[in-house]
Amino acid sequence: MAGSSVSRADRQGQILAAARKVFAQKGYYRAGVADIIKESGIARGTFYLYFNSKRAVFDAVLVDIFGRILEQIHSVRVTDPWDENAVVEQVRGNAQRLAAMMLSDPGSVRVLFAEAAGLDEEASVNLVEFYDRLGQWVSASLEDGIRLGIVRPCNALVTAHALIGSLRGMLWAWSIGLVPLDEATMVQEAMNLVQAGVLCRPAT
Amino acid sequence: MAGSSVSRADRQGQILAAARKVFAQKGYYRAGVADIIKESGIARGTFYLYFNSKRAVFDAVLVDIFGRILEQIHSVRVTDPWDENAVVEQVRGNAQRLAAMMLSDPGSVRVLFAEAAGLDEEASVNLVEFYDRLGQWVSASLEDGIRLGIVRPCNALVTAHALIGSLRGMLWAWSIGLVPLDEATMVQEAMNLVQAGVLCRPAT
Amino acid sequence: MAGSSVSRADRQGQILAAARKVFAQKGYYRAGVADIIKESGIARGTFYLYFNSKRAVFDAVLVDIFGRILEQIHSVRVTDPWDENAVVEQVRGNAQRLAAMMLSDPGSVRVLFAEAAGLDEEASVNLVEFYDRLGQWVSASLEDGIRLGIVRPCNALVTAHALIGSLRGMLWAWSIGLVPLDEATMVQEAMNLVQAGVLCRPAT
Amino acid sequence: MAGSSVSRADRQGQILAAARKVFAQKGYYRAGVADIIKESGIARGTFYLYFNSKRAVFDAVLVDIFGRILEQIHSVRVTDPWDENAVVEQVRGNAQRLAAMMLSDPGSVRVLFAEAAGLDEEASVNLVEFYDRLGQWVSASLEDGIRLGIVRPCNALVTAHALIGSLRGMLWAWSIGLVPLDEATMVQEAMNLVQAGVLCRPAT
DNA sequence: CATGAATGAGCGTTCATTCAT
DNA sequence: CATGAATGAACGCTCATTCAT
Repeated sequence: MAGSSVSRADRQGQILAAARKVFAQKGYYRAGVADIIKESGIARGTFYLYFNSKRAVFDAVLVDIFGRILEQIHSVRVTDPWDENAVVEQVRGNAQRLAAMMLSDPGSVRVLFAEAAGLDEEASVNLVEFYDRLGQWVSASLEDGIRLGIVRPCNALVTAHALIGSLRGMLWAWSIGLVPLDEATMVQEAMNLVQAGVLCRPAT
Repeated sequence: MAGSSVSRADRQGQILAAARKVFAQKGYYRAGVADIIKESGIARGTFYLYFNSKRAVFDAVLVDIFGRILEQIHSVRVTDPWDENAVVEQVRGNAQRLAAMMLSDPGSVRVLFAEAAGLDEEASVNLVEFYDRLGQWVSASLEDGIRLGIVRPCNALVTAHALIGSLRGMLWAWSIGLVPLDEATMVQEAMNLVQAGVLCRPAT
Repeated sequence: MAGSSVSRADRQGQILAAARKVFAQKGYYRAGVADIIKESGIARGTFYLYFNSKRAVFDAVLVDIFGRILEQIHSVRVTDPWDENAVVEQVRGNAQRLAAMMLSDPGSVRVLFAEAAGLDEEASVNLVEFYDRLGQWVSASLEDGIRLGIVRPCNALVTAHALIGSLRGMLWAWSIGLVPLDEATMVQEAMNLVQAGVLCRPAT
Repeated sequence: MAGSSVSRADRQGQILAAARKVFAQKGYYRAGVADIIKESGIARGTFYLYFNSKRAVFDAVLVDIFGRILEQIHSVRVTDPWDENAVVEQVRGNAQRLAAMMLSDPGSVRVLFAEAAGLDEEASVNLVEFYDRLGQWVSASLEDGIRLGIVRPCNALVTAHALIGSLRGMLWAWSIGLVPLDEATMVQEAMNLVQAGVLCRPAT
């Protein structure tokens, strides 16, 4: 009814938030529906009013996280006589938004990097699709850059997954406490890697 | 000893091999003790004679993989007036051995990257420890390099995890079929990233 | 009353009709209140305004079917010097009306023969009562017949249930598709059984 | 092992017996696996060591009952110049064995007549198959009899189900307490029905 | 040492019923 | 009267672990 105190979407959101927290803490398999409903403060049956199954909530959690990530990534626009600084700044902007989002939401990081794996092949389809899309997008961007002479020639798809992996590496290490990390540091080190690799320039 | 037809260590190894195979195929949670004993050809009770629990075998599998990985990584030795080519070649050697091992053992890759996560905090202690050790080692190497002027100044620990992550990114994408990968490509792209990052040299 | 657009009895009837359909299709246990309200086009809560429980509707469905069956069965009236043809014709009339009703309403047959069973003792009280009443009535009729010399002496109650069972047997086999059946055939075979049994008359 | 105190078959039998009792008391749907294991005195998991599912035990119970029933029914052998008494005696033998078995095992009767129905179409396949087989067999016997002039011409299949139904009617009424029944009475009334129907001979 | 039958806590899911609106 | 979101006991089933042989 119009006068119900809690709307359907709100309840869904409430359960989703509880699920995100529980999955982040325990992972998909160790988390039980019991944990989610306890965290939500709802009854067992109510859960199934809003989600068809445990996997359905998990998928919803993943999709939600994916969406928020993809929102942070903007295409890099290049002027005709291209300006290195402008390009670098746009890439830095992507890194900055991603870092800000991730570092402020450790739960999502844990779900995304630690928990989504290990499901049966069919169940992790969402995850694989996400990384496929992301990899394709980064790869296409790299190829544009190569064509324009901004990016050095390379195997774009492999390099794309290496770059994505380097971000994952930093965030994952941070999420399990191996490394302290703040937005500025993450952005700076990522940009350094992108711009210069690790080694010093050879003298010549 | 004392005339037993199969030594204790051999039986352990037999079970370990079966477990590695099973965990690689199904992941920790979807794999059952039933699968492992079927693959081993031993009885249920026998399994518990050699391992205290399902988690114990999994830990042993992880430790085994970790050991084989760490064997591939050699410290970089630097001559006094240091020779860039010598350094790069030693790093390339590490990358090459790692790539060869990983690409020839997709099972270990799956266990390592996809299945080790999602365990309870205490259970994943091995995994965390491994990445911690690996991160520390890479970080220390970077710091040595910085001191010698080989490596550009950076936050060594964060950069270490970024580098490790970039390798994981390539291997993971390969292991789930998002990207074709061979040893030469992986080594080349990894080295390029290390040496030059992604962007072209600025014109100066 | 008082201007309500739909009377209480009508609503009850509407739900009852829906329930009959649903129970016929799915049986008592596999049918859910959800099915009944969907078929009725009413809300969940409304259902409980007209029936106290799922069992209550089922009982009502049974009572309704019982009533329609009992309506078809007329007492056999016997003239003083009794006329065999008249008696047989009246029995045949009962059989005919029953057959016509049953064969035109397979849903009721399913509910009656297949679904009513398996309930707890207390729940099936209606069913037992019905068969008790029916058995008593047939038995009393047989005893009248015996007294008049129309019916051969026998254990009337046992024979009554055997006769009822023979009709149930035909209808049940038909309802699950084991046998094709039309009104004429059913009546004829039932009457033959009543009049002559199965075997040929001995020669003498 | 050879020395286990309880053989696999015995355990199966123990569970089967418990299940038969529970299904007889409560019916398929109201009976729970919990009831069966309580009656068996075994643990939950043990049940699933011997039967794959609740339905599997139920099917096994049905098959067991069917087998014991079919054992009681012998084909009627007819001599060339046929002897009415010999035929009747053989039919009576079948009736007697059936009656003895059924009346000594009320649980089976309840399962068979009251509980087997109401399952989903596919689940009751066993039951339908059984009645189909039984009907076919009786029908074929009737047709043999008709050819030989022993049985009066009739729709054999319909009559077969009517005869089976008459036995079911007596037994069902007995099993729920509507009628007292002993072996002699049941056999006598069944034979009377078969031999002479219900009505007295017309005067002619 | 080796075995495998037995265990039971725990899982994800269903559904008849209630009650605040 | 009518609604439908909320409830929670109960269900069938799994599986890591134990222990008598």
